[in-house]
Amino acid sequence: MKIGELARKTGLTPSAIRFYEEQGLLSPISRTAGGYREYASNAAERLYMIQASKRLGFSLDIIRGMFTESGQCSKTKTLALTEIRLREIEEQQATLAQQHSDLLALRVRLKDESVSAPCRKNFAVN
Amino acid sequence: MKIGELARKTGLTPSAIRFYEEQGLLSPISRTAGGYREYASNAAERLYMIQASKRLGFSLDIIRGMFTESGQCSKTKTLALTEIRLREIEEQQATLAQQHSDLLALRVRLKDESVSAPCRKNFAVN
DNA sequence: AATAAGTTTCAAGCTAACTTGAGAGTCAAG
DNA sequence: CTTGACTCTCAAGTTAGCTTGAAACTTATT
Repeated sequence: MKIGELARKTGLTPSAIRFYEEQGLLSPISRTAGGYREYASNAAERLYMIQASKRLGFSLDIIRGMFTESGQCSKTKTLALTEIRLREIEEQQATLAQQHSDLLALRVRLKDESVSAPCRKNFAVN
Repeated sequence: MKIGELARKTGLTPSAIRFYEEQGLLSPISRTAGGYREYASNAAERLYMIQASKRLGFSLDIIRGMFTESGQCSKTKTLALTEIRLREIEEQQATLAQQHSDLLALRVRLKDESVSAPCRKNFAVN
């Protein structure tokens, strides 16, 4: 399977696939005489897993860390990275919740007609 | 007040202040004979408001939109941008909540000793 | 003056995940 | 053997919010 077909199967572009290769996320199984990349049939599965990981918020650097040196996806490594990602999400959730409540308060102050103070004064939340 | 003093007062660096100027967020009131920026005493307040806005998740581009052409912070514009930011946060919260629950499910599958399936299979969440 | 500290402008670098473009080579079909 | 569709590599561009560095100039103090 050449890169174009793999791209069609996975919904990625050929350049994205080449980029992943450069990042150490997957390699073609060989090259044709003319230098074209040849992919094994399981390459698409690998790309699906990468796409799923991205949807979970993992960066390519982190995704690379899910594989062993032999190129297999490691349950142990993945589990550890999953824990880290869970904590990261919880931090972001806390930040967003704080911003949300501060914005609600700001909105109230801005809407308050009686307050003719300069706009910037309304930001004195923090 | 010169840039160094303003930087000390606000906790920003001189280069950040120059960058904000380039982005149209604040201007020095004048220049000295030698070309040094001179800031009005309320410049610090403007920078505090910018910093507070950033903590609320507003980008510099958006913050610029809070000011009128005359350079005053507009309640109306700010209110409108606040609404938009609130919706944006809610979207991000939904994304994070989804990722969090998918990761919890993934963790369960990875921990399940009985599943000896290849690691990638566990990602078939989506 | 001389010196040190502060300031000026301009260009380039940083991260992330690719995309775009140039110029050239390959492959399959007719 | 020619055309058209693919593919190759390599370099540079994209966004955001600055930082870093170079080379030169200003200001205040001694």
